Amino acid sequence: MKIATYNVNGISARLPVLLRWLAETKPDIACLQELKAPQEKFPEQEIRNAGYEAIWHGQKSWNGVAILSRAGKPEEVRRTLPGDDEDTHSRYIEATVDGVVVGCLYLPNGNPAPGPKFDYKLRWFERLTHHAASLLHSGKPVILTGDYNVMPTELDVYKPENWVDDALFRPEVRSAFHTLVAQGWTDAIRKLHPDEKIYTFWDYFRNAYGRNAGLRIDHFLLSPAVAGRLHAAGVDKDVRGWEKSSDHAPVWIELK
DNA sequence: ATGACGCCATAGTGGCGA
Repeated sequence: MKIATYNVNGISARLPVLLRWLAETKPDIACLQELKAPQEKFPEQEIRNAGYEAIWHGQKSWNGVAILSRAGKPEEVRRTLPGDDEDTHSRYIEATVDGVVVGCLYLPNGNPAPGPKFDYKLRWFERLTHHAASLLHSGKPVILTGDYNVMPTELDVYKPENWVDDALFRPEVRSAFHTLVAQGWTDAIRKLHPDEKIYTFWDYFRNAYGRNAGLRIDHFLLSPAVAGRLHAAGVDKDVRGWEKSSDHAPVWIELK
């Protein structure tokens, strides 16, 4: 079973690239972030024609997450992260697919830091960590994947010294990620590729992709029941070089 | 510091997000 995550940065603008990527790589499950479209503007028919059933949580202008599946419609568990009824951002959706619980998330960017947006990021991280603990406690096979907006270590940044004060790399955020993983999750990419420079995002600015000035911020966290089935993991880096690409590349894992 | 995108408002550019 192949599961992928892709921050599309606008599903309307990205639809041709998204459909081509789905056709070429055929993930069984695809988690999407940054739809940047209201609920009714999700291209359900085009996705269906591509062979996928989907659930999604849209929002006008910003955020928005979706789970696509080729093996029957994802069975929705929740479409908000618990812990704050006032939170209006569409940043989390969770479903059961093929016996696996899949949480698709778009963690806040948090810039500028410090400030209210950074505070929101840290609060969101705490809520995620709390929810993740209950998922682990369930003993079910769980995959938490998406855009975490965190580079976990210096290996995950093309030039770490430039990023130490950024909301994606500040000590509080790296610490929050570490605390989450330490609950018992497996960072799939790092499990299989512990020493490689692997990036999932390249800025649109200054030819970042051409210079490989990238960041690893899209992650797969696997519960113990899934981690034992991990067979392969990688990044569809070439997709980032396509015309009208997102600033992220798709990331994927294969389970036995 | 700059900048590239996609989004929206009320438009024919500018602001925001990241």
